[in-house]
Amino acid sequence: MNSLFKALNDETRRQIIELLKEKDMNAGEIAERFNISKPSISHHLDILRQADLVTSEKKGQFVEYSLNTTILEDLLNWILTLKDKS
Amino acid sequence: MNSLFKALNDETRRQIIELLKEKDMNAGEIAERFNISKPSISHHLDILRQADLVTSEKKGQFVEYSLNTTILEDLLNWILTLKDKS
DNA sequence: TTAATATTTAGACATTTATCTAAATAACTA
DNA sequence: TAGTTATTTAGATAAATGTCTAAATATTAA
Repeated sequence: MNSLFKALNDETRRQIIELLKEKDMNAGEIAERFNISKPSISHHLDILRQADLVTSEKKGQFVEYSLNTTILEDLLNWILTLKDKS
Repeated sequence: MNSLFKALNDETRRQIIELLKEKDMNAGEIAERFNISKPSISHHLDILRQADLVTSEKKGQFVEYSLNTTILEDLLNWILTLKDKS
């Protein structure tokens, strides 16, 4: 859970997640949406990948990123048990 | 959401939340459970309070902390919309 | 093969964060 | 009132983080 919370604890990374919610995008397309250098975006994508929140696939010159929501299941359950005040 | 994600992005604070899930506790009782100084725990509690994840009430000499799960509703919904791939 | 494009890696730097000790504040108790 | 206990505030420090530029790597195209 540690890498997941870490990944979510950044506004830029959350926005990347929202973008990928709509459609898969390559690194350059993602970077275009932000006033942040490409290396920085690449670093954010790496942190999202470490948390398994995104997957990446090389397609020729490009690297396409996709959102992986299955990992959010754990978080969802954690929150639900808190709300249960079990 | 920023202060919420920030508050959750720390193992000690998540453990404090789990403790408070069971029952309300004062600052000293919480601090006893960790190998961390009282000022540090006080600081963690402050961050949790800023995120509105806990509330505090002075009871005589003591300050009692309670978990506030209503704030998790937003997080829950955010996660659910991601999973919807809307 | 050479040049252009896409992405990541490396290294530097400023800011934030988690921690500590010492001191301050507040509230009981003798 | 003085002393004790509970908690927070202040200030310091080491480590982590987000950002940048420059360079490296990989792929496509001429």
